Amino acid sequence: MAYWLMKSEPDVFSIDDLKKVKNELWDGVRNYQARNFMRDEMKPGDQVLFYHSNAKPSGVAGVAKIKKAAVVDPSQFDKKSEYYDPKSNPEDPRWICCEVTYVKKFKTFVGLPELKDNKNLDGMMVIKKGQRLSIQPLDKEHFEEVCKMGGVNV
DNA sequence: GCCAACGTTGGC
DNA sequence: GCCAACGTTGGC
Repeated sequence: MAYWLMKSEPDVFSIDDLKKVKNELWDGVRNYQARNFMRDEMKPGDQVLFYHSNAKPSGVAGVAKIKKAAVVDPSQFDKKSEYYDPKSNPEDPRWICCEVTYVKKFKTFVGLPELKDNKNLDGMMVIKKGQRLSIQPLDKEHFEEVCKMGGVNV
């Protein structure tokens, strides 16, 4: 079992939105590193910290899990989509995504400053300066520590 | 709104 | 293949 942190701007799609719809296709990711994680390393059942980025405040809002991994991203072939990629070949799709399922919203929102203050989270990717990757691998210990901070037992 | 960090593009 | 220019992310 692997652990991930996935970023979403809450103005666009928040943990509450995920709770409402239960499952969501994580399409529109146009970064090769993030794609490779979804294509090669994610497995159904993997656990996810749902991170609110570009938010007031930014931080971890809850827990989700992977429902399906390595799904061909349909938006790359949709001419009306803002994620349309004319250079992607349907015979060999360039962009791969995954589907996530709602698990739990944190009792206590865990803001970025609190993540940075917690010595047990040293080395966690999201607290490093300039870390823009929207899908990040996570240590089990870090996942569990953040859940504890959020008041949730997983 | 600013700007640092970093990914991508394209000229050469 | 290098690297400058440009675009985007995301914290503040």
